[in-house]
Amino acid sequence: MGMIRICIVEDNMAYRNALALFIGRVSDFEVVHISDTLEDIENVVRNVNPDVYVLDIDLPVTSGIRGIRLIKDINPEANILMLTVFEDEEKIFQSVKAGALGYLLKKDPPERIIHAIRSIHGGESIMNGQIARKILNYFTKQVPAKPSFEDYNLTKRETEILMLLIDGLTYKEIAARCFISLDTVFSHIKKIYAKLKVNSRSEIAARFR
Amino acid sequence: MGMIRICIVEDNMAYRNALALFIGRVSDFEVVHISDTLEDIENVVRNVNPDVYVLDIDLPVTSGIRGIRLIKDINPEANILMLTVFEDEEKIFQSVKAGALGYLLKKDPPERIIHAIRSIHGGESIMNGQIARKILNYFTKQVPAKPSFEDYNLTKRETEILMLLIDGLTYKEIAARCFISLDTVFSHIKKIYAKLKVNSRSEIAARFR
DNA sequence: CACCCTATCGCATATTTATGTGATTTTTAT
DNA sequence: ATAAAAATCACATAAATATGCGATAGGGTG
Repeated sequence: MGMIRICIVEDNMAYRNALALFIGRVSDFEVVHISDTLEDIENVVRNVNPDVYVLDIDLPVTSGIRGIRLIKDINPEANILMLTVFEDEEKIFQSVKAGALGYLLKKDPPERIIHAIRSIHGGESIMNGQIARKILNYFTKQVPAKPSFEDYNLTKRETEILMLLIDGLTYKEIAARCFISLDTVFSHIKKIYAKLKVNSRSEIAARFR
Repeated sequence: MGMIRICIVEDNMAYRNALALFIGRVSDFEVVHISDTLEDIENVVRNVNPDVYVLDIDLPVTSGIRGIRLIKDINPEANILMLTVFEDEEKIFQSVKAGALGYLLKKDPPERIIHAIRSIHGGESIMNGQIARKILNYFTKQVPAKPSFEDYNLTKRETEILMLLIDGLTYKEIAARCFISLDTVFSHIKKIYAKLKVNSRSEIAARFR
């Protein structure tokens, strides 16, 4: 009981066997499927349903990245750990997007891989520091730090009205809700727009989501 | 040579001094700036240009998170390590989005802090599994382009216009972008509203975010 | 072919939103 | 206490949005 059931897909035979060997030796780990290709992966997901998948990112025929999608399409909750070589920058990003939850280098020591499997199974993510850095760089580029409203020194009232604005209320409704006149709503919103440097509520919706 | 030049901003005097003390004792580390606030940080970035910044996440006046932006605005390559008392996921997440490359708990032992500084300087990232997971999840959610609208059988054109609507474009801009007349934009939006059962674009923003 | 869906356009009108230029009162901070 | 900031209201105008009632043209399908 409490066994972590693991699926390994890796085309390099030596590495695959080494991996299976030391993973299998961990007392609460169990290798339930091992293969050099992804051809039967759908059956495995459906019938074996492993707890953790360890995929080579660079499989022949069907790449590990497509593998992530194949697996996630059937079981979106699947925990997938990717094994990669550092040079695969673009592939790492694609894996991230596809939904893998951990990234290790093949040269990482066995203990680290074991630790990663356990972490992933426990709802965490593990990545090698260098990969993490790449992902973070990408992340900051993609997600240009959502400017939280705290940085615009809005007053309490302005913040309150901004929230109602975002919630989609009309000015009339905001006025009623806040017990103020429509003109006062105008007044506040003018100031909010000035502070946020926008000129329509759609801009707020677009920029602060 | 090869000295790692470090900037420390931490408001707690005792901790700040302790940090500076043991960081300064590492043979290839050098504390080039130390302060309890971020008020002169811009000058530091410009004139001192440290290799690694160690920021308290919870500074008074200007928070560490805003500090990240201040620094990154001037030097996007800056290596920033955050210090926090407990694992406040939200703040750490915000920090990462702002561009921090790692974080540490104040209770972490000196060796870990030294290791983190060295890792960050060496092009890695340091973060814990939950934060990593959160970031990865954020990524996977962001990427699959707005799947929520698929259930309203919008036509291709309607979907296209809806996206522009959500991106905050005015009708005029949408018309220009799609090479159609303003009236046609009206026409499409009427149909979109009917299908989504809304009566204003703010409702869309509010309901589908 | 007749029918339906999609995309296009026109005209009309009412409402909502955006923006400017004020003024007055209340609260907050020095 | 007094100056500054925040919140309130008024009046005015322009622009954008919401909505109704059309019409036409092309594509695809039974």
